[in-house]
Amino acid sequence: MISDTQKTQAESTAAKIRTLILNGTLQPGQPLRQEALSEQLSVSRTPLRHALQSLAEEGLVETTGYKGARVAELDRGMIDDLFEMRLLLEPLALGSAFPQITKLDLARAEMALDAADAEDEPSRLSALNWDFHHALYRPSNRQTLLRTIAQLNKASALAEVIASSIVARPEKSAAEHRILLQACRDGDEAGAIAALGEHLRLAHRDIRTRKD
Amino acid sequence: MISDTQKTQAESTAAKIRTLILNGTLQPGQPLRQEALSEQLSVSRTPLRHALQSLAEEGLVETTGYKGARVAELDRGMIDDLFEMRLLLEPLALGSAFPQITKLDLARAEMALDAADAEDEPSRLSALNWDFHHALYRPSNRQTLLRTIAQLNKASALAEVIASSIVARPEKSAAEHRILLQACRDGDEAGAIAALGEHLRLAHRDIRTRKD
DNA sequence: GAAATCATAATTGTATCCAATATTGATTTC
DNA sequence: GAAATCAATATTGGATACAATTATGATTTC
Repeated sequence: MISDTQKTQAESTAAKIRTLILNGTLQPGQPLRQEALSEQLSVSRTPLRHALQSLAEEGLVETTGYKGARVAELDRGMIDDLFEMRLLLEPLALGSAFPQITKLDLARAEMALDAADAEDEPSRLSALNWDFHHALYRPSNRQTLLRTIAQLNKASALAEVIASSIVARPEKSAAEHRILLQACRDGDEAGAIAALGEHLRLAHRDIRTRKD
Repeated sequence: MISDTQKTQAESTAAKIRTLILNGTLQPGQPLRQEALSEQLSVSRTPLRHALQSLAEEGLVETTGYKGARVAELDRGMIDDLFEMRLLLEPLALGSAFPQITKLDLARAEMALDAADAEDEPSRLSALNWDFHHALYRPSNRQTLLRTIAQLNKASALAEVIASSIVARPEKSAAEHRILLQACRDGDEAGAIAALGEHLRLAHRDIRTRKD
């Protein structure tokens, strides 16, 4: 095998469970019984447990010793925290990346946006959303910063999915993304950072509104 | 049992390994063979694997599928990222907490400082260091923010431990902590936040200098 | 009838065994 | 002699069996 990180069953089942959560098949607060899930996903309990641990440290699942795991319930405070942190960290990443963004990066970002326009499965939309942001941050080459930002994005993915059920929210999000992308194309760093901040603030506001 | 989170072997072995890493028994880059470690810590490989996964998502261990885990090597970029993030997030936490900090919180913080003065085992010093910071941030009641800050602190713990071998660094750190604590006592929010920022900047500079 | 107690079942965590992958070292081939 | 090939070993990931813990429900006690 050539790849330097062989994909393991634990990882792929984590991905599957993430999809089930984001698509609403597994609802917030719902208990995740290991035997039932392992049967449903046709894996043993061993990789399943590793998957649950991953999701727990991702924030999508809450687990307590000997009592089991359940889908995380996101409250107002969690959403506020996630978006306030993203609002501090993501502009930093974009700024660091900006001088090194290539046409290829921009192409990748645009590809994600185009795909997102045609997609409506929540989990895939969520992945494409991250692809877009990631394409713009990655040229910063700041791995540790990106790791934290990735975590925050995964954790807020559930909130964003719920938000996407808000009327016209996906369209607004797409428009904000296009503005950000155009600013990057124009070499307008300040404009890009401002657009990113605006995008995060608007998303936060809509999600917060929805949850009262 | 009354406690709502029964401690599991995976967690306690994770703590043990963390100590071994922070105390330098396990050096950065060193491979962590499961069988050897499980034998040394007298647990089976099952909880050991969970512990390694935890440490990996904490950032103290790097793991690659089927190839095994090794103690993380921290490069310059990682340290810069960790401290820049902390410099953005921790003042936010302190500011949110400030109006709600009680005398009890201050007492807890001081207790950690006093204990740290008499301690010289790296892993315990690291824990006390976190206790101090955590005591001041916790009244914010912003769990998600605190979780991320905790992660960043755990990840930079290794760097700080190495830094503590710098001559006079622990004394400087203690002094900076005292200034911060005093500002909190005086109800001087701006001063406290400034002191915290200064503390993080100085720690970052010393660590960076040490690593060239 | 409500609370406490205890046995039973359901569920998670751990140990052990097996399979899949990677690493090593000898052998071959040019 | 160096690179490629392949067998043998070491090491990790996964499946199953067992132990520890928690949840459930009947029984008792007041």
